[in-house]
Amino acid sequence: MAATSGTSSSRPAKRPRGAPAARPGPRAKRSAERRDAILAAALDEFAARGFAAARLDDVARRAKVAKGTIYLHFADKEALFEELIRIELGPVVAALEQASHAQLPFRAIAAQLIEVFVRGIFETRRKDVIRLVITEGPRFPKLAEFYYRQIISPVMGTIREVLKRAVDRGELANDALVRFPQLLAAPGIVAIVWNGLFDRFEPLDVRALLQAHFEVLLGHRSAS
Amino acid sequence: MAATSGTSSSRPAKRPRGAPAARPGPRAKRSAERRDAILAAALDEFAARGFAAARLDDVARRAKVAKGTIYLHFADKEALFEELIRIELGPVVAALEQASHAQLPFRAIAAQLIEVFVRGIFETRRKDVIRLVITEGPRFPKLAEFYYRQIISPVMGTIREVLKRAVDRGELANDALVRFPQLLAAPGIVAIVWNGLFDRFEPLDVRALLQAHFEVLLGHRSAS
Amino acid sequence: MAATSGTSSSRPAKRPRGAPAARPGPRAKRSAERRDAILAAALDEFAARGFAAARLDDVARRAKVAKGTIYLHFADKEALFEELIRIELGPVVAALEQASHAQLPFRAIAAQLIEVFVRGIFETRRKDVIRLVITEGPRFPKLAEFYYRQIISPVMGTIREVLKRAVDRGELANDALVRFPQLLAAPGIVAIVWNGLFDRFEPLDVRALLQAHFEVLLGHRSAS
Amino acid sequence: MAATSGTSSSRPAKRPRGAPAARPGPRAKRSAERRDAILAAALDEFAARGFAAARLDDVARRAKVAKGTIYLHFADKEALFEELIRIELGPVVAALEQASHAQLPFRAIAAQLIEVFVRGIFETRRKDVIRLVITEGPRFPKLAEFYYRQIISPVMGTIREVLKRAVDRGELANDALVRFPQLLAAPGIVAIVWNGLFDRFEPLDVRALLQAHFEVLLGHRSAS
DNA sequence: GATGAATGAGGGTTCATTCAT
DNA sequence: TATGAATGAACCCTCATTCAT
Repeated sequence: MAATSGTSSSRPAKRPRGAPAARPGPRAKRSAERRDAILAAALDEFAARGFAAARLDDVARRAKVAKGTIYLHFADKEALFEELIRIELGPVVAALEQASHAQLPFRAIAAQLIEVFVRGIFETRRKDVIRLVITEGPRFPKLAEFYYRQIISPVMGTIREVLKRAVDRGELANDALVRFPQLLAAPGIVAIVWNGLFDRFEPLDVRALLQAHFEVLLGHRSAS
Repeated sequence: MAATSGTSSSRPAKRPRGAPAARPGPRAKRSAERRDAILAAALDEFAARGFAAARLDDVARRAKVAKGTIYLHFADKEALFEELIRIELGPVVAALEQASHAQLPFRAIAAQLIEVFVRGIFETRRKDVIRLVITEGPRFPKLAEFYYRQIISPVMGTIREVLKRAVDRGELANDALVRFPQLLAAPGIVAIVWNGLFDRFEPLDVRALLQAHFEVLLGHRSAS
Repeated sequence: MAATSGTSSSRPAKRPRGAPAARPGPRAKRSAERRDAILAAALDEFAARGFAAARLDDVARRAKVAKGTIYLHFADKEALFEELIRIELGPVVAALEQASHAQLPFRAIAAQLIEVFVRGIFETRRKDVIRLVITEGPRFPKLAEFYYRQIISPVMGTIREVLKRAVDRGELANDALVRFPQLLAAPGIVAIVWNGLFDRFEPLDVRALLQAHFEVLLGHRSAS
Repeated sequence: MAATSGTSSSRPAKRPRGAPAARPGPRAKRSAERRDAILAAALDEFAARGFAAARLDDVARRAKVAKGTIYLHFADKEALFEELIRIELGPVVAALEQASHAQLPFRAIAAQLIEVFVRGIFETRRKDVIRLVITEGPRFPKLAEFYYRQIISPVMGTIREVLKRAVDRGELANDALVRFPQLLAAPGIVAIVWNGLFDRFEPLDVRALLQAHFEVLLGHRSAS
């Protein structure tokens, strides 16, 4: 649940007196736990109601912390929100890159991507984080920028490499995906959007969706 | 912009005396214009700030109308929002269905779908409406339901038919799309999402994206 | 319902052109009917919700008149309210005075007073008018003054006379009532108040209450 | 002014940890003081303008408290109003009952009742509270019910006993009062109503009024 | 550090009043 | 005259943020 430190940045810089950053005393540990609890609670509330409608009161209650405590860790509601996204999304990149780097046939990479997405994102609260980026991003330019530079851009670069290799090897007939790596990710995005809107009417089997997607990409012909 | 009547429903029923609806007097016409101005202004504000953060004060100002006037036409902020979606999205279905019904080779249908999407949605405020559905839908179950039943479900039905025919004719090698018509629409969704988040960093050529998409679907092999 | 003319005063003085006040043409008649309908509707609404919470919209709807029409007859909400009280209460005085003037034994007068109160007030909307004076009077000095001068004061004068005669004749043992005629009326007031507050818990038989009251005043001793 | 705790009920339950209620720390004390200030201010405003027309803004200003503070103590305007009545009226019952229980001759009880009413109600803000019940009660069924069950009903019971004893002892010639204890209280009600409406035109000597009332009840004959 | 009572600006909604038709 | 759509001031209530303890 919510990394303890990470790219932290909004905490009004501290470091008591002497002590060269020693490992956290019990005091600092409690504090970090609180911070994490707040982040976790915030994710729940933001995911459930959206940024504007979420109440810090509820976040505090859910985190079992006083309302004022939130302000000891985050400058304001907006900072809390942005920090939340930052922290939760760091690991995703790593995972995706790893899945892509392997020198495997594209089929195998596809299988790995599916796993990473389904297990590492869709069945996780990271799904909610991504939904929040989609949902609130337009109103948070800084957030969108962070997301683009830290995640979208590098991931797209990596994927492009992978796709290029696949095209070169003849595993992919068309270089459309190299020009538009978004096409590779599109079903994942759609799955998250669908999940938030229509799952009660018509549940979506994400894994099957992604598998179908790769079948198309790989030009499989279906058993007739 | 904004249909004048349409599926209208939230206006407190009128029409007291006899007279079989007559054509709108100048009074009713002004009223309808105001209503439309409010809807247009509301779309702008909701799109710019999101439902929760949008202020009816701003909507009124933008529509050049007093704040109270909004309440002559809509029960409350939420009704205004839902009505907005309803009215703006009605015509989309018609257009999409028409594009799909034609008994044309899949390539031609694809070309038409691209046109309808690019010209009829993406270069229109309907793009914003759809983004609003994506963004606010999770918090508006009624809205999501309306959207699913009135748009998603019928459109998916139609598309499925089209795809089935294409598979039968051998234009599509794989029936994955028949099972998951979402795959056909995914790039459109992604384009709208991307547009709202990352266009300032890396603009996306929607038409090209969709063309690339259909190339992949049709199994084209790129000139090497 | 609601006297047609009476002490009218708030109507922005009119009288078309020539015509020496002739008897009302059909035009003026319609107008007067509307005015009365408004007054009747206003009484209902004011009685049900109180002055502040009553909505002129509802008054108009109940009177089957447009909202603007109210302003053709009354300067504003307050004027409507005050006029209402004035008009409805005029006749009461007359009735009470008549009942008191008769040169009858006090017992008989008492019987008449009971009848006038029960039939002429309590079983009438005049009960609501009086309740309105009690409830809204403190916030309407002008109204209280009118009520005091036009009703309370003269009625108390008359009653005092009656009581004095009764004392002189030995029908009443004590002159307390002459000093405080309020004591004579108190049960009537209490009946109206009780009726508005507690009738659903414990209904009050007004006639019996008033009879009991006069028994006490007349010094009857109850059958043991 | 305004009891500090009492039947309090609208404050969102508190007291998280252990500690058996301890006596209020300075924090809780300030809070309770604020609450009382709000109640006192609210009484003033409600009494002056009526429930509907009173503005919480003014209540806050008068209580020297921020507007939001009101909502820390009361759920909404209505709750504030009802709580106000509840708290102010609790003690009245006790006083009245005590005055009635004593095994004294009716004359003496009457004298006590006069004192309790004049000193304990009429010269107090409780007079305003009772006027508010009379004034707003019809629009607040819950309030009227509370008032009936907690005050009217028990007080009437007690009084009935007292009166019955007086009749049995031959102090009262007529049992009318036993059947209608309202007759005993009527002049008190009338005094409050009169006070709110007509005191500027004709002040009323309450004590004298009540004394006259009891003279009549006791069948005194006035010195001729 | 932690708390949570207090603050007060802000925004949705109502409704008396106006006025063009 | 009558209408009722339009106006906009007013007011209740919420909630992010502060700060004394």
